[in-house]
Amino acid sequence: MARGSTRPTSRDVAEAAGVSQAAVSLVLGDKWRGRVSPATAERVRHAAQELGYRPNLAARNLRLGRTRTVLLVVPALTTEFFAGVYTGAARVAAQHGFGVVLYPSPEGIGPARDPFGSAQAALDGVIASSMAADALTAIRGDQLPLVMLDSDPTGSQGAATVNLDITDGVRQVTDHLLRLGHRRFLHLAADIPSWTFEVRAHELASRLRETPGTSLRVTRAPISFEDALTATQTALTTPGPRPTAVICDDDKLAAGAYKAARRLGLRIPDDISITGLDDLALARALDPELTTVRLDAERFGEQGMKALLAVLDGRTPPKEDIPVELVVRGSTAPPNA
Amino acid sequence: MARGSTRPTSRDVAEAAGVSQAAVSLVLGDKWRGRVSPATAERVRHAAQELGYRPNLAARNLRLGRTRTVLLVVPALTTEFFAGVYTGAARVAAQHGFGVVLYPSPEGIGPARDPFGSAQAALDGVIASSMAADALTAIRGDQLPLVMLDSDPTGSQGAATVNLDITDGVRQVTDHLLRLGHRRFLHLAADIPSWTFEVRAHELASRLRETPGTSLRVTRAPISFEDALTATQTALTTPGPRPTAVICDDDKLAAGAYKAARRLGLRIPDDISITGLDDLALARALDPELTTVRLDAERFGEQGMKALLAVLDGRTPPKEDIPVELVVRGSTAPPNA
DNA sequence: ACGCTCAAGTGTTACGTATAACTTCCTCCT
DNA sequence: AGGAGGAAGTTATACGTAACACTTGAGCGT
Repeated sequence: MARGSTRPTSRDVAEAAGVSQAAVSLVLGDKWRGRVSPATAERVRHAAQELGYRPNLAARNLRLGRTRTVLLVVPALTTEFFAGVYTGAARVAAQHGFGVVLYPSPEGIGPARDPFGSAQAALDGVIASSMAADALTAIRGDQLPLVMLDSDPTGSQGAATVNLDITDGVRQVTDHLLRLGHRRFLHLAADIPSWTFEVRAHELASRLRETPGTSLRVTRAPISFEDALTATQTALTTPGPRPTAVICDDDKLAAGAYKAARRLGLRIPDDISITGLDDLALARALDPELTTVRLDAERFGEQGMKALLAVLDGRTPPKEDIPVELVVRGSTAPPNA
Repeated sequence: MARGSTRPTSRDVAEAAGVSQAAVSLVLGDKWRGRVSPATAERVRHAAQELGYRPNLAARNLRLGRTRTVLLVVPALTTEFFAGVYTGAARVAAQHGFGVVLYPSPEGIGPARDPFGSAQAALDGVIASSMAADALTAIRGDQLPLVMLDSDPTGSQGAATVNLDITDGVRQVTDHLLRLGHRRFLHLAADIPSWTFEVRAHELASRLRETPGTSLRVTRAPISFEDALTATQTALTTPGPRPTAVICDDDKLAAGAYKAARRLGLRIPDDISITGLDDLALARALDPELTTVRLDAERFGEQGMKALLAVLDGRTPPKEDIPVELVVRGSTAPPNA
């Protein structure tokens, strides 16, 4: 090694290849056609290979004024859902020469604080999921292009939004249970201030209001087995006719509802039907397997990244909700007389 | 994007405050004591606030030759385990002014490819989990300080390693089942080439070899419910005396084993005991709750980051395995006659 | 033989920051 | 009175890269 300890720079490569630094930049930047002879280009590439040259990203980013890196802000990674979102986003990003940096919001779903202190990388844009207004304004303060996932399209202050068609998912679940004959429902709602959960509550309530002879109880719990268990147990033992179906805001809550039902001696689905939302792997680990709504997390991430790329290009991002699919399994059946 | 007004630089702040750019750098870098008057410092801070100044990370990184950012390479984020590792690592990092960037290896546990193309951020170091040799050498080729998680301490080519005391965990599980009276075991092993799983197989086998009158069957499956189910079903219906206990390499596999047992009409734990390893939330969602080994993911991440900080400081990283804890729940009981 | 074009490069600069080295003014000690 | 020394700054520079503007020489048509 000529330089010894420090990392080789493009100048070192230039010296080794007997050309100027500018030539190295042209060749390695793949903009050399018609500017450098093929033989010289090959010599440069060989020298770079030989020295183990890797461009200094900090210098490149400074020179270009962009990083080709975007931030994906997600709630705490306690389920595989956001892993799928990342996978989809990263795939699309890679096709366009972008990288994706993950920032799991420390406080779970809800307000996120200072994603930039934590991810020191300079960023070209942000994809943010289920975040509250304060984090949104913190990000907007930086003038960064922003795409919001599963957020109120009318309340995002002009930021592009990409949403799953949760409304349709709730409709499908509700219709499925109504068709089976259920009339008395319990909604086990996630106790988290986020638009995506408000949509669930709103759609379910209005759907049942339209259907005569139905009743709806609502209970709230943070997304954890224990909290879901106690909330469900309390709600099911409240005086009055017991609900025959529990509609849960997500699969994890549904797992808690399973335990509550078992503790009360209720059989699933004979005595009580339970539905989830997400279609996590967990849904098939439960016994009986959970009827739920499949969300295409990867496609969600893909659309989010595509929308951000559109914003970065000055184009108008496509605006269409991502379809979801009801998956009927063993946890739902007609109510027994 | 119409980036009409460019972001303010330290020079803009200097102009607004009526000082030189150097003074701004001193004040905002908190190195102004004895170099700038308190009144001027306040004026600079106010101007920065007013303009919404944020330092250009690319420029700072170039100037300083370091980024205070490290990469955490994890397998696909399909369980909350590595979320905990990240949380622990990020907490320690933040205390030292570092940020952590997450890189979920696209191919799951096993060889990872080119973490640097994806995370364009320039990096000061890497914490890598359960990776194969080729990715390791790719990283080492960049001469980056490296800490390996749960990897062979003797085979990491001098990289620091931080490990969970998996050997002790397996020993505790085995002893627990032996004490209950079990003698015929099935090991449901993860079909993934990783040191952490080799350790499990080795310790279990040698432990039982030491104990007369015991027998061990081994079956392998990728970490998914379906694969675990079919593998377990096959193994339990093989001719010969049926095992009375299934020791699984992790909780997810255990969930598959539950389904296999149920499909064969076996009751848990009366007809067959099952154990896991991880203590995921899933363990308490299963019915009956799973006896498993609790791994302290956050502490794991903390130790990993501490080790990396030690390497970056030129110190020798502490070398101690992180203790694990057997959690006995309802899935294990004495074998019935 | 002349100017023209084109291939194949090179010289130079700027991106925004942190800091070493320098300057200027003022106070205080002897 | 005459520096010594400190407070309060400023000036200048380098980090490594990409790209614009320029140079040089050869080929070529007329």
